[in-house]
Amino acid sequence: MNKTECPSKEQAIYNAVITLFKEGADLSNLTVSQITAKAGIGKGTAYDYFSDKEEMIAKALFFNTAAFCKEVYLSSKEEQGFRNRMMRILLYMENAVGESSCIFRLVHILTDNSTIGKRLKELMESKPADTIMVEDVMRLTITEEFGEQSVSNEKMLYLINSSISRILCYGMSFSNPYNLENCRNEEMRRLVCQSICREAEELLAG
Amino acid sequence: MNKTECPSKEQAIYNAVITLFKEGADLSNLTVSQITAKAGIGKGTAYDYFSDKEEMIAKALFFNTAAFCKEVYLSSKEEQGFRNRMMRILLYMENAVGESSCIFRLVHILTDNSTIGKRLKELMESKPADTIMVEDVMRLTITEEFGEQSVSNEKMLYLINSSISRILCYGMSFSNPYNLENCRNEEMRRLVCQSICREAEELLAG
Amino acid sequence: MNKTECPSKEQAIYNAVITLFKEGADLSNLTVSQITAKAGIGKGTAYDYFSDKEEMIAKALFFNTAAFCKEVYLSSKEEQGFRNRMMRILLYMENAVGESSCIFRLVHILTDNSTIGKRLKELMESKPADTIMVEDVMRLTITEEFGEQSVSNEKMLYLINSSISRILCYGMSFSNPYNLENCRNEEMRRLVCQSICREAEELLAG
Amino acid sequence: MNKTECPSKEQAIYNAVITLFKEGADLSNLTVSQITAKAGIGKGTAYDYFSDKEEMIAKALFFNTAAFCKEVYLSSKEEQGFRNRMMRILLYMENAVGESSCIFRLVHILTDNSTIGKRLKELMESKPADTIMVEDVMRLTITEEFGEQSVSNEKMLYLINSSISRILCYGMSFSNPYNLENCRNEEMRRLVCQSICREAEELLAG
DNA sequence: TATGAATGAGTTTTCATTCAT
DNA sequence: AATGAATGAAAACTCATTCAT
Repeated sequence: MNKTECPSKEQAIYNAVITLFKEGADLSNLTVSQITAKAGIGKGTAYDYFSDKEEMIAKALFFNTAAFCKEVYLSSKEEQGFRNRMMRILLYMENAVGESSCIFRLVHILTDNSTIGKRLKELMESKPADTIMVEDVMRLTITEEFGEQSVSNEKMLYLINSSISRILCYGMSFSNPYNLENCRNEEMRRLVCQSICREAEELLAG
Repeated sequence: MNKTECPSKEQAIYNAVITLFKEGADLSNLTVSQITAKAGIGKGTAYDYFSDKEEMIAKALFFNTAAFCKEVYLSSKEEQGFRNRMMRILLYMENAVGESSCIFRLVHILTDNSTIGKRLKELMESKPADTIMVEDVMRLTITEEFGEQSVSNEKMLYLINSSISRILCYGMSFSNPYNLENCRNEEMRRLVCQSICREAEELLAG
Repeated sequence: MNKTECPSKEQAIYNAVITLFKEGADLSNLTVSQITAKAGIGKGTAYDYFSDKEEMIAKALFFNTAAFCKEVYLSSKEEQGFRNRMMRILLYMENAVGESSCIFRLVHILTDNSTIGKRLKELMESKPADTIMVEDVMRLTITEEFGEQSVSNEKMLYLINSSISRILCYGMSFSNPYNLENCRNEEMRRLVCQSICREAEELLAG
Repeated sequence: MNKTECPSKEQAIYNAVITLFKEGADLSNLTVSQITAKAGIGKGTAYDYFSDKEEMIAKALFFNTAAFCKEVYLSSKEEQGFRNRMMRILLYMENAVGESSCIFRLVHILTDNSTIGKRLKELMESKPADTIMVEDVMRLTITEEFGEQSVSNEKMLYLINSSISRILCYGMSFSNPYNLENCRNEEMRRLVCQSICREAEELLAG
């Protein structure tokens, strides 16, 4: 009876894309052969479930990110207070970046003019209300902790983007040609957390 | 004055790549035909100057970014004091993001496992000492204004990455599927500037 | 009354092919999916009754044409005299051509070197004696009206082909790139009828 | 200096298609690999000259037919009088049918709803004024021999189509499942010629 | 018996790269 | 030195056919 939560072939494609990505593949040069081989299904089968290669990759990123974000959000609710919840979120996201998470990649693809990016935008624009994406995690946490009326739309969006930008900042450090080997991750993480939390408290509680 | 190190054919390729990018092309799907057509040279000629397509694109991004960064750096020196210089830098970079600057794209490509990204990393690792890249702008500005010994390596790197993350934050707002239409850019910009400058002053002057 | 020789599934396939053809499909690019979807049966079921796709299409054309020819022949017998019977036949065939009849298509496929054409030839060569095809309609009508010995084999074949060529002639006018808009169908039809009947009477009655 | 009349690669493709057809290939199932292999050029080269496979085949048929028709027309001018010219034309066309000429095939493809057919129609609709196709041979011969005002548009079109239908009639006899082995071609040819010439004379000179 | 999900061989098409001119 | 015609390897995608259910 576990077929209901694992529609088999679609999920196999998603898993294959995510696995290939984590193995270091360049998503914009992935081939259908690679994907279906990794998924363990025939090439033609993929086309029974997706209209083209871009849809396979875009949906894989979308659903993988959505699943991760839901997990992060639910986890954050176990904590009390905004600062603690934010800490939990940041730690979760940092770990994800560390393992080449799709969240990081998704943001990139959304901005690179690629076909995959266009497909992703379509998916995000038509996503169901109960799907939680990166921005929703921040938005929900903020409104749950500070109340819905406590902040202007502009400040809210600034906070959301500012928080997400810290994740990118951290992720960048792995590919930065200026080596960061002397920079302990803990110190970096402490500074990022400190900065984002204070900013949120000032803008929202003040 | 031996500009022969950078003859016109190479430069034509660089300009073509940058132009195509600003016209909305997906850099990872650019073709050699597109590049040489835009550059106004023969396809074969490109191979007299570059070993392959990836080198054309990687070098175009590298030199375009280096030129822009030098300009930003020199411009920032016209200002007095860290805060004023940083303001000048941020304004410059924000403008660049607004025009789909390669700086923004370069950061993405460095993290997408692509062949172009690998080439870019090689270029950055072996770059001449007098080439100023994104990080160098921040590093030089900080050391010139606060003195070389005034800050730990960790804090320095944190500041560099943190500053660059603000650029990404601003850029993200253009492609964010959650509409930012109600969020005025000025307000966003003010918050970004305020945040980065205060952070720098606290860490370095304090 | 054992209609089991032609069970409903086979007939469904035949009807599907004919319907698709009348809807404007290119018979040599029809897919099994299209056929079985239109027939309302499963794809695998089709292979319980036919050995391959070509057989489905060839048999559909064959039986459809045979049914039509039988109808035409029986109808012509209601008339008295060769000229009247021929008129009836021509009118019938012209109508059929107007609705994209398979008779027209059948002639094409027989001459295009396609696999479907090869199958059709096999079917026609081994057809049961009581199956009436295009040529039989003419042959029977001629012998019934003029008597069996009244005409040489060559003249008979000439008349058969000549008659059929009028149908093609009329059909061609629909797809002729040289516009026929000024040419009224009635005038064309009158000329065709006149010509074929006089020719037959001259050769056979004379 | 003979490069001007043989633009090499395009012509090689045309020749390959025609050769394959004469060798018995089904034009609607021809592959690009077959065509380029027969043409002795690389597969990619074909796409430098044609936008897709259908264009290759449609243009091959079009230009082959145009060349043949020009030849037929010029040859017919060597004869004196309508009947003699028509005889020459019929003989030419019959020979062409005998060698599986594209003329025969072209008429078929124009009526089979295929993509190749659609392309052919486009080519014929936009053909240059000096290109002589099948219909033009008949039209020119008739007007040159009888004068332009001597016949209504309807009668002209009837004559053109009627004549062409005889060619099809003759061609059909090769694939007719009712064997024509007892029917001498000469007798058939005589009857066809007789019929078409008398019809033309009656309608035009009368 | 009937099905349609799964397959992979076979097709079209693209494009980085070469090389004769 | 410069070119762009030619190439063919590699990719996306299709669809006839099979077979487990």
